[in-house]
Amino acid sequence: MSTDAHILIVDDDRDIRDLLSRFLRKNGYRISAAADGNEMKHILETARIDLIVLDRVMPGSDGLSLCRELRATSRTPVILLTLLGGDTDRIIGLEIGADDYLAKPFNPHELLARIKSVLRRVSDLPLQSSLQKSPVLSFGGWKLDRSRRYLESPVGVLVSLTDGEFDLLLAFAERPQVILSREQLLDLSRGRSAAAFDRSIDMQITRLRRKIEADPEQPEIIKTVRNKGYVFTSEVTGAAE
Amino acid sequence: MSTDAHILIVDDDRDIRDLLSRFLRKNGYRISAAADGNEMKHILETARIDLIVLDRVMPGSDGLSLCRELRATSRTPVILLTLLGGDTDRIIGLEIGADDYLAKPFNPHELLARIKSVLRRVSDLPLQSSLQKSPVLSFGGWKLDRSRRYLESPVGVLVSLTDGEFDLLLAFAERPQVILSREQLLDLSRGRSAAAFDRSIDMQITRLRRKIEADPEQPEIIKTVRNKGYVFTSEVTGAAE
DNA sequence: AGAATTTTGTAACAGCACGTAACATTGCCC
DNA sequence: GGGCAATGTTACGTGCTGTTACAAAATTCT
Repeated sequence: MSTDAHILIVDDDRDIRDLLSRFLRKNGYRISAAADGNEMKHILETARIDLIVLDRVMPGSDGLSLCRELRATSRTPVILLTLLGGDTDRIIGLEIGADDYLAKPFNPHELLARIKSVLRRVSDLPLQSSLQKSPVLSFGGWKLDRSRRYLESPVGVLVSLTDGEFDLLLAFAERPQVILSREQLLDLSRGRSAAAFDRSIDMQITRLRRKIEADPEQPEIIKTVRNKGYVFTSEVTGAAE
Repeated sequence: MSTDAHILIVDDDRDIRDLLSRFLRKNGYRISAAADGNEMKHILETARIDLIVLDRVMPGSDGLSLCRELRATSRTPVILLTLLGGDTDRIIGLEIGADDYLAKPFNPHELLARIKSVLRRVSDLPLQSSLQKSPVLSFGGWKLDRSRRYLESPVGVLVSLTDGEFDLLLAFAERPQVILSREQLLDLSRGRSAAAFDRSIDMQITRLRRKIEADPEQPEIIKTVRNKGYVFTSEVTGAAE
């Protein structure tokens, strides 16, 4: 799990450091904190850090420059915290190479979500390697053509999938037997992270099941795993034919 | 890299000119500066400028008119600096044809981000180098003659394209398999940047598809990528025959 | 077991992106 | 100036996606 990752918080404000440290520790992360660029560098030299949460404004060294420096030397992911929520800042942040960006004041849960998302993006999800390059994936008679982006049913009829349905199905078919959370699916199929009460994946699953399951009420291919997400249970081969 | 681009700063305030010059030089750009419209024109005639940072208010010649003039003669991108941050200004700025817009006072880093963004939009577009000089581009039987500006169909009929259609098709054919946003296409084919609710590219695509797609409702050559833009999906060769 | 709570399925609706017809505008030629 | 061709704008239809609300199912609590 991504829990167990080591996060470094860099902020000159002691209260924020403490608050975030406690909050993130409670959520299963190992935490270090630094008050400025020097401390940060010191910690980076002595510990293996998986992600850095960096305040943009700090007396002495500015978060942006630190971030730029970091980017030059390592590829440890960075989430930048900044005061104003202007678009401009976002642009700058991402320009500089931050992996994500959060405007203060923010909800700690939001930070948590971003952290998860960034770590997930970085560490990447298992992908059955034999399926990596084959242009056509087959499962239970179905054929999913990656390059042409269509799905052929067992009896040879082309089933029209919307882009979103196709992307979701592909995310599954590339990772058979792996339980994928809604968050992971959102990330894989839409490239975004979940908002609160986000049910979009549920809906997309429903729609997909209507097209590929013999009985959408008793799904055989994409099964629900309560409290976890969904699994693609068919065996998948990269066979061309 | 876009670093190494040559930027012209036009502002009547010496301090600002110097500040920006130093700052941008430090970030790897070649800089020229002008105090008014005349100096600007002089420099434009003697050097190859990649981007202009233009102050809106200047004694003598107003930045807006200068910008409008510029647009009439060249497609060098312009970032406009203005005092008030009103929406109105933004709209005016972009209508006039500025590529971006920044309200004073601004953070130099912000300007840097905009500059990078504009330059990227304009020049960083991948262009399949082998196609760069060949006078005739071939794809799926079609032949696009760059120098004579005509298109020949697979059966050898000349298809008459308007200038705009030709420019758009060329922008695509030089970058096969690359997803191009409407903004990029506008820039590549018309040399201007998008206004709000700009659908002109959509229309031009529709018109182009009518001329080159077998079935304009099921386009095979120029495909739509939802939320992103369009892609030219045919393979392109620079071969003459 | 039955009640309360959580989680999932899904209908209904809202919003946006895209295609495109029809109209407006622009620039050009006679 | 009037007519024309090219291009841009507006308006509307369509399809896809996400949100909300509620029903159904699974789980936990008593």
